[in-house]
Amino acid sequence: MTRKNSTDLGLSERAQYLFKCLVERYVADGQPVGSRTLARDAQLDLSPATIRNVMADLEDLGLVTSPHTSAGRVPTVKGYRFFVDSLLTVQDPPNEALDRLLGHMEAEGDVEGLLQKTSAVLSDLTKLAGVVMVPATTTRALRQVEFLPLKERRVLAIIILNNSEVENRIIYTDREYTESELTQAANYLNHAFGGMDISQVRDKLISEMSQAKAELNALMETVLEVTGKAFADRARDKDYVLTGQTNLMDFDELSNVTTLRQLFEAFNQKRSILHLLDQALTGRGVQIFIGEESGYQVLDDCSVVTSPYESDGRVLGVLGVIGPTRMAYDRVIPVVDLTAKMLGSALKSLN
Amino acid sequence: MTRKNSTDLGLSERAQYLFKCLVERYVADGQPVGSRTLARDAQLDLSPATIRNVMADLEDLGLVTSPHTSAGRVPTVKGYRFFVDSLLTVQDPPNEALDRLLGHMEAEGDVEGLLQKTSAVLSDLTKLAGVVMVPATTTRALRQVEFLPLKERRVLAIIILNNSEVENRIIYTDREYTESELTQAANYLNHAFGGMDISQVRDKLISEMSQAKAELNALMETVLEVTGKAFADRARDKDYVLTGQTNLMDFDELSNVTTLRQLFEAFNQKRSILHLLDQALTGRGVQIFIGEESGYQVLDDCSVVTSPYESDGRVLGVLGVIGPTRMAYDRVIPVVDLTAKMLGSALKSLN
DNA sequence: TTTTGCACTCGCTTAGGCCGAGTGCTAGAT
DNA sequence: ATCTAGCACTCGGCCTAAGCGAGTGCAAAA
Repeated sequence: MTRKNSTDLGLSERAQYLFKCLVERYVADGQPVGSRTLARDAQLDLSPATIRNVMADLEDLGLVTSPHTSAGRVPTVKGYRFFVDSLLTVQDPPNEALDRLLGHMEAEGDVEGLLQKTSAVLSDLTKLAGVVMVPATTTRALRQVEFLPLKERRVLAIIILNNSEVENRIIYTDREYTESELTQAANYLNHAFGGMDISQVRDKLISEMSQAKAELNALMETVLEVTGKAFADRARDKDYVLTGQTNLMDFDELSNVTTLRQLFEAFNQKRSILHLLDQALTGRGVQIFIGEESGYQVLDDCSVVTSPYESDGRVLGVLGVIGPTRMAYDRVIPVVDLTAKMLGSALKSLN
Repeated sequence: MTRKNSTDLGLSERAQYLFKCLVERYVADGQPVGSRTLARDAQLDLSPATIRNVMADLEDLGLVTSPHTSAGRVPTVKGYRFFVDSLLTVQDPPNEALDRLLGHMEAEGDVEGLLQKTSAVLSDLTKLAGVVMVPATTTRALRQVEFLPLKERRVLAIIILNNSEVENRIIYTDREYTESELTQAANYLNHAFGGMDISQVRDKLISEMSQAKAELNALMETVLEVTGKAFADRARDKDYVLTGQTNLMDFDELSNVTTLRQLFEAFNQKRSILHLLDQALTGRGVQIFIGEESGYQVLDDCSVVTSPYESDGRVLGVLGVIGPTRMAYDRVIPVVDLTAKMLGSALKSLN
């Protein structure tokens, strides 16, 4: 019998196939897989003893371990890595299901709702936790500004960006402004800066200021102060929508209450998760962080499958799912992939 | 020795006192309380046997039960009810802590942030889950309307209410409107209805329509269609802010994963919780739902302590905490009470 | 009315025993 | 050179029994 070496690890075809069977079996029912079971599963007409030899090799390579002396084998992180990198055959989900979803998603009228829906779709389809990072609106063209005086030296600034994004900010000013002062300020801004990217507005405003220092009047002062504050690039704090956390409670590997608690607290804190998503933002296509690979201890028993989503060739954000390392990668990966594409196109049609 | 009967249940002073000790003890360490323990705790120089007799009486009255034959006693729901209604001596929390909190809360600039903070304060102080229902803005005076045309027959309506509340709605229209059409419509609305309560706007608009049917022109058509949709009283869906859910994971009585999961799913669904909060909305002052009293099965092992909050004598919403029935009511109640008052005053100062 | 004493109940823990699944190794078969 | 069969061994899970400890209820004494 000829032994074909393939890929990096000097593993025979047969060993690879057996390993693949092992992972699939383990993913399916969460029990360590023994030699007899695997012999039956693989349909290769080999005796358990032979399988045992192969499994010993796999163990030497660090792809599997046994939790204790006389249990079956379980894939290690390295094993999962090898599995998803080289062995995986993804199965596309049924088409009708997808169409139905796309329909749902396109029915959403605003971005907020769309993200919510997308996240729900992810967790629904995978029975894991779905996460969608809010799109980083890279272009932020100023469309219109409106100022409204409130009580006690506060001003409500309404800033309309791009097509339909609205931001409201309350500004605390140094003195009381009249309604007409504010209207003038808004008019001036709309004329001078309408259509310009928001990041440029501030710079331009300041340079304009110093240039025309002589004609500096109360109005300009207003404009500068008010808009300076309104446009303060308050680092557009990233955020995400997370759904289906409760799905994670069903997995025994996470059922330990303290593990679970830490995980949920990480979700609330958002910090770590956002960092992780940020990393995924730079890559292309579906990315997978298995167990410790994520670098965050709370996610040690979890895997994260992500994909950036884009519209008009511009990457807007990342979405994905979070679940236990033992997840059905072959089903999850295409779901994440396609959802990202669908979100991209849904976003495009929203603008 | 004279036996003073007090309140409804014919219970001697001593029995009441012992019961109170029992509840406090049980709340403190979650173990069924036995006669010996209680004898030591109560400092009454009574032998455990005497205590046992009293406990037997308490059991007959349905205030306590033993989880099994030879365990100590545990308060029943009825027992907790009696405890909070008749026996409870609430302890005001330390003043400096409160002041610090009020400071924090007043630092919040917008309503959204304030609610978030308030909820955080609640869960922080009680180590339970804090919940704050968003204020029902009862008066909704129309201050200003703005229409912006978007692509594909959509119009962005920006509606400013009261002082600083802004609502954005995307409206799907039957035909394309020009910018000037929309501006005119907005101008008309602002003049005709500015300052009016939003609920009246629609009615007035329709009656105005039929009255002046003759002069019906394109503009009015626009106004009616657009505003009709924008003001559609889409039952202002109530909502709440919930924090510190993870605190609930620490309690053994909820540590059962499926119980926990159901609870968290109820939190996500929001429906049941909102119903419950609605009930609390009508009452005055702190209200307590113990165990099954709430009427929602997921909350069977939980108690909910709520208080409506108000500003200028008008009830705006409810806040409270959710925790296991075994909670330190004496500490929790004043916290909820005071937080409600603080939120009320903070909201007032925000307008 | 309170206390003492006593028998009894029951949950929890520990230890032992057995079963089953699985392993590694060696010797024999192909 | 491979594969298989056989065998001794390991170890977790489950069941059972025993003992302990906390607590009870009751009856009789103080």
